[in-house]
Amino acid sequence: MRKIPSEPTPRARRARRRRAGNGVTIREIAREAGVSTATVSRYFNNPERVSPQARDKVRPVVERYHYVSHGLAMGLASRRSRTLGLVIPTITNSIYASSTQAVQRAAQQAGYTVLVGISEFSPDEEARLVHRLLERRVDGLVLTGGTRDQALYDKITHNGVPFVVTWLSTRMPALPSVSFDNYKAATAAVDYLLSLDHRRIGLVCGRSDVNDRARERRRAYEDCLARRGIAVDPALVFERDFEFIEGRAALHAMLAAPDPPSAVFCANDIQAIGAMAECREAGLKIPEEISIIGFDDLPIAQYTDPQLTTIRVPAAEMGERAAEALIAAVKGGGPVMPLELPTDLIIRGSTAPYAGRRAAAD
Amino acid sequence: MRKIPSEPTPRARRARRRRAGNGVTIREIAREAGVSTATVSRYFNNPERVSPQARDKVRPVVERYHYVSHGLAMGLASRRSRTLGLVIPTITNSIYASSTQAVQRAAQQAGYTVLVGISEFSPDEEARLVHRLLERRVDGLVLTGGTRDQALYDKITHNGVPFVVTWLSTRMPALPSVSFDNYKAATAAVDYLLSLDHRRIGLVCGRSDVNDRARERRRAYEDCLARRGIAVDPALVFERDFEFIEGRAALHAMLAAPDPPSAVFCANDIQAIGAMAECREAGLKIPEEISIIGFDDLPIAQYTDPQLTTIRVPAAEMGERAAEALIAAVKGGGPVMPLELPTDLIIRGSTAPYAGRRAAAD
DNA sequence: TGAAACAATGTAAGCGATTACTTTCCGGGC
DNA sequence: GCCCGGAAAGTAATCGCTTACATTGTTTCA
Repeated sequence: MRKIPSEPTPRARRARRRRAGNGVTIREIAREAGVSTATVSRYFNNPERVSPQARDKVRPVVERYHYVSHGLAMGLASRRSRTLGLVIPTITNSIYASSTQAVQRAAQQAGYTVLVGISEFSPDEEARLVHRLLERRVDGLVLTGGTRDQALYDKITHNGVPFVVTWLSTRMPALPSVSFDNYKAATAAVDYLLSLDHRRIGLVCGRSDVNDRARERRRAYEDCLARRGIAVDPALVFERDFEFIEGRAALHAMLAAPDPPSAVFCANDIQAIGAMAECREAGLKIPEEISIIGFDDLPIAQYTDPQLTTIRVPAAEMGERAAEALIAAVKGGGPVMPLELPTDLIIRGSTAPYAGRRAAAD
Repeated sequence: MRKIPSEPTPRARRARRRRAGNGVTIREIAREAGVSTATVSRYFNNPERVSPQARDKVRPVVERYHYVSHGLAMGLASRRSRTLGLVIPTITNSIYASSTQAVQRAAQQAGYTVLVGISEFSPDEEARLVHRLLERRVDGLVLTGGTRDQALYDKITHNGVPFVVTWLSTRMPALPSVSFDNYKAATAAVDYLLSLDHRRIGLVCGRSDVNDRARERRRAYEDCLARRGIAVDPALVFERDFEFIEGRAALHAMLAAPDPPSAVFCANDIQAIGAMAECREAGLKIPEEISIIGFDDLPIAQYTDPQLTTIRVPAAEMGERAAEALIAAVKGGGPVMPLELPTDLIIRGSTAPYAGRRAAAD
């Protein structure tokens, strides 16, 4: 709602004062070096396209001014931010810390910086973080776990950002992922206990209603028992948060049952350590009187007494591979291929063959 | 080196084809809504400066197109990236994970995103990361520890970026910091052992030549003993990496000494847990025969048997306060005020009064 | 009643790079 | 001597926003 601007458009406007803008720009470097901005830009991004003479003119100027290029402008003009986004539920759990650190390392090595978002297990917060990372124009996105609305995937795809999902339990729709098979891994744990002749086997697990990894591990437990014709006893199955205290509480309940287990599969090392603490409290010898097996192989699993038998999860490798795959996709434009990494059964001191039924104390 | 462009400068050049540029821009939103780009911009950044009628015109269009604003362009134009940088040596050590997560949480709440760099304790890598973060035009920077060249501080300052140092041992030059006093904290630990009548006290510490926090803790140990007129016995002092195995090795050596200690101050919980493992191995009862005190109060300190007496360090609070202070500085332009947070002595089961000299087994 | 103050909106000049095109310079091949 | 091709360097048009100013319509107040 404005008329044609009065004839002589005030061009004196040009006289805008420079804002505080400290920091030299590529233009000043160019002027000082006696070349064009294009040459300076090439000097940084395609040195081989610049003659040695020109390089010798630019280099000293860049150094003299301690030139720091403007990443936002670069990103805007080149439409590549050289930034990767990572959304993770938490990093205080050291298993996620490992994969996060691995993502970081791989990204840093390839010249990428990582924008990290921590969702604290909240889907809403995760969605908000993804939006923020898309705004920041990350070149690629690493997601954690497979429980989220299709709409979020659509949004990411719609923005043309490649992504890869880590810590994905299998059985999920075909997503670009770098992960391991929770079902297989948990099967290895339970089968190992069965192979030691245990038949009363307890389960301490994460909440399978909100955590797809927990769900897969529980499913594996049930299937293993079923294959041996053993009925699942609800009194031996506990779903709790992945906390020390929860593992302890679960064991407390189990040991009070009429027919307590001779072995327990804990779907997480922290819970397993809680379980061991409770057994010790109850006067049970590990592994002579009860076997405990964990999941994750946290560093701490080696520091317990006895050391914890557990399933090693390829956390660091997963992060590394995810970042690499993503960077390859960013550069090459190709899709990310799903990748499944192996897990290992690490046998240590907390498990032993079934030694017959204890004298019933109860 | 180019002549005056031939008379009719090809203005047909305008016909540049649009690149793949998926993603609607603010201009299209504006056109569609029948307002100017300025109004749309205000709609997002200063809604109160836009009339309700205009808001009602813009909102539906924004939603219909699932508009995601372009953070790089925003940052370039407004010269605020709404991004904070964090450089940390590692996050696999859960004490750093806590402070990192706290920084994240505070930043996210204030609408900032965090660019994380992991230096793996390398000063060179740290310098490289800082450069990268400055390029990305972070609005503020959180650094960890106080061991770095003045030149790096100069570079940050020169780029006009406010910063704050966490995990700074005291006795450092006046830097904007949010930290706690390592010397005081360690003094509390050693004094506590002394108050239990221990006089032969060992020290297991980080490497004081590369880690200023370790240095302060060692200095506190030495001063405490000196105040009581106790000479420091080099046979009881070990500087090792902050690892389980190192704590174990240190205790192995100490216990083999002619006059072994009745108490040990480990400047890190992981080392303390290693120390406990070694004592157990050697058949020593904790705390009856030897007292162990740690430092950090990692979650794991509660899971050991006995539970570990230690010094609680305000890791999370430090991260939170650092981020908040930085954001305040970014907004207000004021300087960051140094802040010192308190530490606590957490008395648990791994320490007890001196019970007289053990029968010399050696 | 008119001037001043204010509120809402529009215009368009950047922000600091990148990069598609152009131009210039040189060396060969015929 | 002339034409062609390739290498090196320059020109200037974006990239998608923000925001200083300008403009216009409304109050408010003396």
